[in-house]
Amino acid sequence: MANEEIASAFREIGRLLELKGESLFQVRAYGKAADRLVEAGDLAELIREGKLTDIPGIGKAMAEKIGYFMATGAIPQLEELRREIPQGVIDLAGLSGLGPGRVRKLRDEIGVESVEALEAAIQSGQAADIKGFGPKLLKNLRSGIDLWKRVRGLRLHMAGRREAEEIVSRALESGAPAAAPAGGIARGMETIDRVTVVIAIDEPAPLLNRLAAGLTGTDQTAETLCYTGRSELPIEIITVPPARFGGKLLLLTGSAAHLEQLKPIAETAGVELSGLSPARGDAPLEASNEAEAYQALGLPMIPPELREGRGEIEAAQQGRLPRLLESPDIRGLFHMHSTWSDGKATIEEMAEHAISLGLEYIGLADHSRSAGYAGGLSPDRLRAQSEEVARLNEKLAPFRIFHGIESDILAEGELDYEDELLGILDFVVASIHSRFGLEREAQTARLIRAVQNPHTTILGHSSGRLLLAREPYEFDSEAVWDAARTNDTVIELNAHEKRLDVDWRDIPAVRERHLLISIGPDAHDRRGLETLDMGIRIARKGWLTKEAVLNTMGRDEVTDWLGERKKRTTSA
DNA sequence: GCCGTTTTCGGCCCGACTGTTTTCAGTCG
Repeated sequence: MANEEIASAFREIGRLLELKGESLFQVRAYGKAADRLVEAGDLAELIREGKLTDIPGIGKAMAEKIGYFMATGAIPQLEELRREIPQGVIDLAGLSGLGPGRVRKLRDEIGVESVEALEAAIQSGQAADIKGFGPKLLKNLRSGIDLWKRVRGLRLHMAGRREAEEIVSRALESGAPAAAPAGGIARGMETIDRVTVVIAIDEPAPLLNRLAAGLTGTDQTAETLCYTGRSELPIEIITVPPARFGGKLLLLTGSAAHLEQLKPIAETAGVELSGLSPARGDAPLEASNEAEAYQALGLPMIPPELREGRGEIEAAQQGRLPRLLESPDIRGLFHMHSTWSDGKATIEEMAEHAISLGLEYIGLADHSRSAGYAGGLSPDRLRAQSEEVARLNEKLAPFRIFHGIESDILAEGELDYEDELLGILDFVVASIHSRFGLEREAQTARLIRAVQNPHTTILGHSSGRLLLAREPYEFDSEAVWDAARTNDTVIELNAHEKRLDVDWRDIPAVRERHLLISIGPDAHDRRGLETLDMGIRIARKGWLTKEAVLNTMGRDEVTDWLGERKKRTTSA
């Protein structure tokens, strides 16, 4: 916990120093230190033993800050930087096309210190006077501002989920018989605007008081507690008597469309769905869990991820709800990075962690040579890595590491190594990391060429979207999925928090199991493996069953499958 | 700010793209 907190403080220091214009090497030093801290052991113990500086990237100055934080919970330098650099400036730096250099120009030359001020300065023509701010940049900034306005107040799912889970476990530890997140978190939405937690408890006051202790700006009633969480999301904690827990959760979880469609069905069953709680006549509906609540409406339990009013109610009535993918179905993962490129953990550490999660195999896919910024592997290093993987496979058997690469898709859709070298690998994830701005036709042709390459096993994070920060790139997805299907290329559902992909339910080939999906954690450290959970939620949201997912194959099945593909590649 | 060493400071990861400018600064992955 402390590791995470200090790492995030160091990252923030790095970002703020960059905005101040400090040396990029100093900025990077904080980033590196943060990475190492996440993978480091118990900091309190390291401090006692005076071994903090044994961590690579932690020197005298960093060790001092860590010690100070452990003792007081604060880092003075960070507090100072926060005072110096207003939030508006940090927002500015988040706009696409605005880095530290241009943000400094905006501040120094026309005194712009917020997105709103930038918008006004563009409007008035003032921004166009700055050297280097031409018409195209201004146009890009305008669309960046539009995106910023659209996503204001939204946060990534995981930020809210962590807070929700903490509240749930504190409630359960305090003896509440049940507690669960509701709303967008329960439905597996990629981004959310609030955290809602429902707690079943007869005497809420003591628990609410305990949860409110130490918080500021709380708004508390006899049954509820609201405040702004660490993620800056509004948090709503709502307590109900245990007998009404199911009904309340149902009401607070379904989307507006789902609840609207549910109303007439509830009415037929004699249940009123409006108001604060579902009611039967004058009395609140008795249901201690959601399954009982749906049962009272004459329906089977509908998984929260499906409650979007997109056909799930008819499916439930007709008994055709799919048996959605679940975490225990996942037997292995592809697409992970290691310290050989820009990962934070060694191959062995990643493998050991996967073993501890009960997985049978991982697919190692470090960056390819064109990704110089990420330490992409030269042909020689890729061969050397192959030997390392073989050594580890002997050591860790029967666990298996499949040796792959995340190959950049080059300008015209080519992969990043010669065929001969690709031939020594078990699999290839092909991903776009450059030229996001190509015209739709050119981008489509490029992607089709990549997925049709016989060496390509998986198309990585295919939308190019960065949630809350960047729109996806333009391409004809139908055409690309078709090309992928005919070449047996798997489409990755990237579980990396910031790169969740498209709505898979709309792709018939996936539903008909002609196109496999890979849950790719795109993990750069051990913690990245936990984003697997998010990938599963998004898959469930896309109505995916285990048959449509590559990662539900066992180790031997994957070995055979890759072997078959290899035969086809060499004979082609 | 860290590291390594040539003990006192220089090097630290890069290459392409974009939009601007007219030779390059800034951004991005």
